[in-house]
Amino acid sequence: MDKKNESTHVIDKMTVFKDLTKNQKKILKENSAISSYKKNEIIYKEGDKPTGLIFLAKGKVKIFKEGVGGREQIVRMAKQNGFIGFRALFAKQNYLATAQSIESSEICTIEKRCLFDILEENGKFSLGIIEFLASELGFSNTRTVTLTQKHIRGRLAESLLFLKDTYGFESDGNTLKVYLSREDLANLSNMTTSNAIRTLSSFSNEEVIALEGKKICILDKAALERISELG
Amino acid sequence: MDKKNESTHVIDKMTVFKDLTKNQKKILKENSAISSYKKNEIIYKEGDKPTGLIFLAKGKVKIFKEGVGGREQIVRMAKQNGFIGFRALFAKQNYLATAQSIESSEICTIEKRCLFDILEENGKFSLGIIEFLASELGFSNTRTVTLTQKHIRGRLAESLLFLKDTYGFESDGNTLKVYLSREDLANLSNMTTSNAIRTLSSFSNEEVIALEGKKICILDKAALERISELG
DNA sequence: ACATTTGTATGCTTAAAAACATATAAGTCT
DNA sequence: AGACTTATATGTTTTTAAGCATACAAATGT
Repeated sequence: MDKKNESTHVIDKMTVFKDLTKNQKKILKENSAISSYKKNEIIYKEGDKPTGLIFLAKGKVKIFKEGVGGREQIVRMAKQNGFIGFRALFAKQNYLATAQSIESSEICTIEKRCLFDILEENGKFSLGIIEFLASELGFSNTRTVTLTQKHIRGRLAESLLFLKDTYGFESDGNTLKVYLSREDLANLSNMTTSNAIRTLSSFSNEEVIALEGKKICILDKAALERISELG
Repeated sequence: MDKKNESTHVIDKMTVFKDLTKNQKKILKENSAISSYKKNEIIYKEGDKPTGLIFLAKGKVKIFKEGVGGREQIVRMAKQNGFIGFRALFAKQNYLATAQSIESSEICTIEKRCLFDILEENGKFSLGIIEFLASELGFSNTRTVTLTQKHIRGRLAESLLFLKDTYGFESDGNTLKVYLSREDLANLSNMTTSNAIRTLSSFSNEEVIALEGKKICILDKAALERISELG
């Protein structure tokens, strides 16, 4: 029930909420709660029941599923001002994946019941959610194909480009603004940690990227795109 | 603009449309067109622009994406009374996949504009679509993990169980009510045709299934589930 | 009815990636 | 600071599945 200065509330800044009336926004704000997570904390777990729509006010979060033998597959990466946990909520199911912060994060949870009430009464808002879900589904289908069909180099190159598109660069213009462990990078790209490390090294030797600890600089974007395309 | 006897129209029989008013249903019916496809005909292609929501009144359809080197990956299988082409329509994008009938089929296309109008004015209907899309997204995410992590036998076993869940059995109680080529079965399960044939033979030797041309009988469902689970 | 194409089946070879084994570097914790 | 854990790096072996070749059966066209 956090009710800070209204004009700076996160709900006022988001384009998804643009079709809401003043009153509807007010209701959402009154029924939302803010909480903080340190790096590597679990926000929700596979099997949990959603309590509301979670809005990532600050930080970065990975969403992953446990697969064969506990092997993780990252299915989504959330960034500041993005949603997490919406799928289970809208499908009226329990979570099918786990959300974990990869850096210190702040989330805002909008209470379920009042969100659904507003969805039902505001058609434009619902249509926005429909469009968003359909886009996510397209992304997921495309990803299924690339993760199953591309070879290791192609998958890793694609992941690096994906991270660039999602989080962008630091102010130097070529360092990825996200710091993943080699293991997370592997879990994103459907490969073992060894192969992620090895393939990163290759890219580094080929001067397509530069490595410095967890920092990854993209030196030759065109080359990465070529590698991603060719399987 | 097909307008047959209203009480038997497909829109009256579908549960997704249950929250529509009489008048809304009437509008949809007046703005829908029916067409027929023979086996193996393309209904829409990757890149095409959606003209409406397509409803499969009769038949079976596969939806696939072209991957690396033209290799197909089937991302969905539609059955009688299911929708196809909804994703691109709702995302306001062009199709990301191709839909092709696998037996003679009849489709009913609901004109785009009037569907969106009704979605905007009927909140309950929109919520139904939201729930449907979110479920599909869960299915897609789960499938990504199994297709990338399970081994060939596990993937094929899962596909056979999926086909059983989707299309059910013939009246004998164990013959799958869908007849796919070995190639389609491979494209559904992310493997080469050779490996699909080989693995089907193994299952047949192990008396988990029985084969007779394109007919597949599931003899030991528990065994298939075990194979699907163990990777 | 015949030729031609397409689909199914199986064996063999090769390539890709996982699994395993260490080694070293970097963090974390008293 | 030193012990201990975790992350990164790289070499070697083994497994898995793709690729290729060939044979045969079934469907299709003329």
